[in-house]
Amino acid sequence: MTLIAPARSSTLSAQIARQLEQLITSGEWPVGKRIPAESELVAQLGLSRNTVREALRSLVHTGMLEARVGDGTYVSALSELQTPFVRRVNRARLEDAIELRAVLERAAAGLAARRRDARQAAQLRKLVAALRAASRAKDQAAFVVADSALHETILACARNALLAEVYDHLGRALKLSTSPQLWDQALAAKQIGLHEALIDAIAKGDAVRAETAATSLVDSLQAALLPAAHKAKAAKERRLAQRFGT
Amino acid sequence: MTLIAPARSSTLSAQIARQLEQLITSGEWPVGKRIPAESELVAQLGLSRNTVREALRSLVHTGMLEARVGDGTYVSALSELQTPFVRRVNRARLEDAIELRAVLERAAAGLAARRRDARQAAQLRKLVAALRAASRAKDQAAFVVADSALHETILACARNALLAEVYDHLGRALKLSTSPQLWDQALAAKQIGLHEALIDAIAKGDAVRAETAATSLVDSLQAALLPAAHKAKAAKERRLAQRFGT
DNA sequence: GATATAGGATTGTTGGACATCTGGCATCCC
DNA sequence: GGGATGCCAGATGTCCAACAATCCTATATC
Repeated sequence: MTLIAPARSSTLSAQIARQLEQLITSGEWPVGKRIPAESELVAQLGLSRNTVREALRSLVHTGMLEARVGDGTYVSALSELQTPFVRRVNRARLEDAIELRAVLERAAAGLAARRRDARQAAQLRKLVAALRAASRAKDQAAFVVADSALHETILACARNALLAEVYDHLGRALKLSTSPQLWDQALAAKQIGLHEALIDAIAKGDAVRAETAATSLVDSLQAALLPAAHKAKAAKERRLAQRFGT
Repeated sequence: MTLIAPARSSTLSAQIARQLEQLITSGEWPVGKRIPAESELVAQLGLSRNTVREALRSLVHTGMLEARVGDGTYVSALSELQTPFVRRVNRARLEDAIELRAVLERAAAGLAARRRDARQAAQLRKLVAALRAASRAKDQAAFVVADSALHETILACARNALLAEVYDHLGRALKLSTSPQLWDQALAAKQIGLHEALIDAIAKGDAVRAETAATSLVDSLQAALLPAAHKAKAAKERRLAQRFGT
């Protein structure tokens, strides 16, 4: 790690914040890492503690860092977009968030059908087979793993990094609606067929059919999970309201 | 056993930041307003200047506030999502950003067709008429105004606040690609027909036709403007690189 | 009337001090 | 030996006071 204190074009704390951000986004400071203490950063940069602290507070506020009193400061997110986006989604109507996710899912399916290569198509077929096996074995953990790997691969096939990131953040915010406790054997069995239709369309390059398959897949999931998701969201908000006394 | 919540649930500066954020998002401090000076906030809150400053720096970093030395601090954005999102989009591949926008545009058209009411349909017809009039009169300013009003109304018809906000931020980041200097009389005339087809489909509640119309509208715009947009983005990046000496 | 200048107001930066909390080590007791 | 207890170094949180750099404005000057 090398940090330099450059000449004055913007505020010093903003420049330090940018450098720290780059260390995180570049992966040099991975998520979970405990970063050097304020005193060490002060010594390395030759700045005052308040200036360094203001930079750190900025990243703490955006959610890239997490400071623990008496312990240290840890990297908690790779993207500055993640935390604001998750916060915004949590304030949104649940239907709106789910609908946006469905829109992106459908678009990703269509793009994936147009852009997947042979290797990716083979991997998709392998993953959907794993999904079916997990469902037959009633192995919930394996089912969830295969399902998320499948969707991740579809996003990779779509070759749109921005869309993939937005979808990912959205999924993170909505993960309460697909939490394991809501998993249902009958639902999983039903989804297998829809997944197979989707993957088949993508593999064959049929964008229109891929989009309709993605839509019906999302719809079936939504119909099954929406009531529980609403309950979970309401409970979460009650917890927060209680904690903050509003 | 009774457990009492700890007195300090979060840091003071974080709480102040939350309060300031709420003043902004609630509209009590509108965009452009000069907020009280640090010294006033210190006096009002009864906290030290450093604590208040850390809260302010957090909001400055997220882009909700802008501080000017010797002048004051001003509200510069209503949403904490806007600035990170715009930054992220500016780092993304231009094609990815445009593609995501097209996806949202298409989805909004479909949703609008399903959800518009009679009053909105009438307003859409009025706006598309204004668009045609502006095109005939070769009034560029009026054309741009009517065009943006039209798209704003479509988003309102779609009744998905989250989708609308993401679309809005995306459009803000991409505004270089629809900047007035790229406006072209022939292109505008061609777009009139596509707009009319789109609005007609929405007004009639034909979601499928609305989506295809939106797609062809975006495609035609994209084909016409992509080269210029690439140039504009490259120029912007050169400017930034020069300023920061990287 | 236009320009130059001085002053006040505001944010940026520094250095130091103390408070509060945490994790880990040493100690003590069983 | 193992577990509970107490202590302490180190980390972040908060406060204080001062100076620097910059901008806006009112005043003075020509």
